Amino acid sequence: MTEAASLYQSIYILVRQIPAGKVSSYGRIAKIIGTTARTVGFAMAALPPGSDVPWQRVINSQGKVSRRTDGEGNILQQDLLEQEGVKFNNQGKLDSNNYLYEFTNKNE
DNA sequence: CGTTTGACTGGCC
DNA sequence: TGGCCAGCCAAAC
Repeated sequence: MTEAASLYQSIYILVRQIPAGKVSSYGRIAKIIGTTARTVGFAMAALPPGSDVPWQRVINSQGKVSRRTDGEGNILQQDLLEQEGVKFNNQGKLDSNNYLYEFTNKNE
């Protein structure tokens, strides 16, 4: 395993810590790991389908679902979040900032 | 090894 | 409020 892969693993581990009904932003995760939001987005893009990583709970700082190069995956993402209890308003943004999940370092 | 691109972000107008 | 630009890092060419 290369060091870059380890970085990706760190991202995936954090994303897995997000409970259902909660979401987080790329920048937030990136800051914790020590990288940038672009890298987090890249890690999500490199995420294989069927993985145990709830990538749908990761959105941008605008509180909206990011648009993917793939196509309509963004619509599926919003749908999955709504099934978990995350509500969106007419603008496609989070209905409330209460959905944001704060990563608490219990094992410091 | 230099360039381009991308599921981002913040500042500026 | 919203569009545009620059900065950031990693992968693909």
